Amino acid sequence: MATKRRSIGRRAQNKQEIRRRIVKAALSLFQSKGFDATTTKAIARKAGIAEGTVFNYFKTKEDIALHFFEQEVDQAMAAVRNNPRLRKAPLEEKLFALLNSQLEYLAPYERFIGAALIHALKPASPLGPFSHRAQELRHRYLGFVEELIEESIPKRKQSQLTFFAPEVFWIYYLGALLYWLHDSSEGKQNTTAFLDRSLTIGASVLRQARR
Amino acid sequence: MATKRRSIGRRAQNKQEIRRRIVKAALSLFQSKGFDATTTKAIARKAGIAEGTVFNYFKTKEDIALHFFEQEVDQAMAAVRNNPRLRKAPLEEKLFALLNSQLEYLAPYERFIGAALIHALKPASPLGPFSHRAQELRHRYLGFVEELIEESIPKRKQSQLTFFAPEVFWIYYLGALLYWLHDSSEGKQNTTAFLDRSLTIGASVLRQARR
DNA sequence: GACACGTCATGAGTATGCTCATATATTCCA
DNA sequence: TGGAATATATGAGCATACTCATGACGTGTC
Repeated sequence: MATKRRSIGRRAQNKQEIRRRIVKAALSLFQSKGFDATTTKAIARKAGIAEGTVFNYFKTKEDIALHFFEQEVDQAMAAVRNNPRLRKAPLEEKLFALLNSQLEYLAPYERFIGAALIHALKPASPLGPFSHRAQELRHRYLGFVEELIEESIPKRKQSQLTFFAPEVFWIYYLGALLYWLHDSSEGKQNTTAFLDRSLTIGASVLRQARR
Repeated sequence: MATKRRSIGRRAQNKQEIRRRIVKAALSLFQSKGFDATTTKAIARKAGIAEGTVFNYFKTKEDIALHFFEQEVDQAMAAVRNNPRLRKAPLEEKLFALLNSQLEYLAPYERFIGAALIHALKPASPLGPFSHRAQELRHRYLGFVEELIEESIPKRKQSQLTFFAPEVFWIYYLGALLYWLHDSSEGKQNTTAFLDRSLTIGASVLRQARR
């Protein structure tokens, strides 16, 4: 009986545990060796499982990285939503807070982001096998940005421009990441300045374009 | 003597010829099968050489694709320079012509661009081995864009904003490519409309920001 | 408790980008 | 012209992301 009770859900428990161990091992290796230099064999070894098992949980090595970015995006959206000071702030401040939150989260992993990010987050091409999950993440992110824009600029005041805005912002986000990755100024202050300046301009264009 | 004369420069001749054959074979395969599905073995076979030889000419498979983009960028810059009608046109028209020229060149190879482009052109990360050549291409391209901006907006009238402009344009270019790749409208007219609209705004921001 | 069923870990195997020691072709020089 | 020196082609071999047939193990039923 006791044995039976203990064994209930053992499989599910184990699955969760293994998944957790893979992610933990992978992130640690990505951070210390970079993405490319981390082999799936090493991930498996560090997680204490067979190499094949990794692929029972993640379709590809990049998929593990994608899981990381899902957490990153979720965390950033929550940070903006849960900050009451931002509730009535202008659009550019909200977006600035969003991006800042993302970059802070990414900072400790800078080393592997350059290699993995763009591959993992780019809009799906018919060639790539990772399209669905990445597309979904992108969709969720863009939906959030759209909400933020609508909060600041009521629908009836929007121009045709606002239709494009989330797409443009997605590209801008990629650009900001690239900028950040190559920013060697102290504390990445150049990036901060760049974000500040460009978001101000962007938001003002959106506002002025209303008709 | 005759033999000797014939053999002079034979090596150099052969080198050029083989290089040409590799590029030709690779492009044809990229176009028909896509980038990922094209193996280096197949490229070598189609070019009539051993697999190892490919790597005597190009450091990596992606490097072959990069060569293609070099041609693409060179061709587009020349197209803008050699068009007398553009000599005195406003900035946005020059940039529009530049991008249009690039997209036209890329059109027949759309299938493999999604897979290869971003990898090949992104700014170097310390991890990537392709940094130097890609960086150089990017540099040349940005220098050209800077020239175009200076032609339209004299140095003394520029704001701090114009300092960022080429970097921003580079990101914008990547974005435009992504947009184009996923544009299923007839004749890619959505992309054309997008370029037109966004460049107009961009140029006007640059002009207004002068101080 | 034992048996049947389904799920999941396993690791040898596969495909492929790339390397490297060797063979071959070309050039140079006497 | 012949032979040394150099450049280049070659393909077997390596590393590694990913697959798949197999067996071990958890789960539900009697």
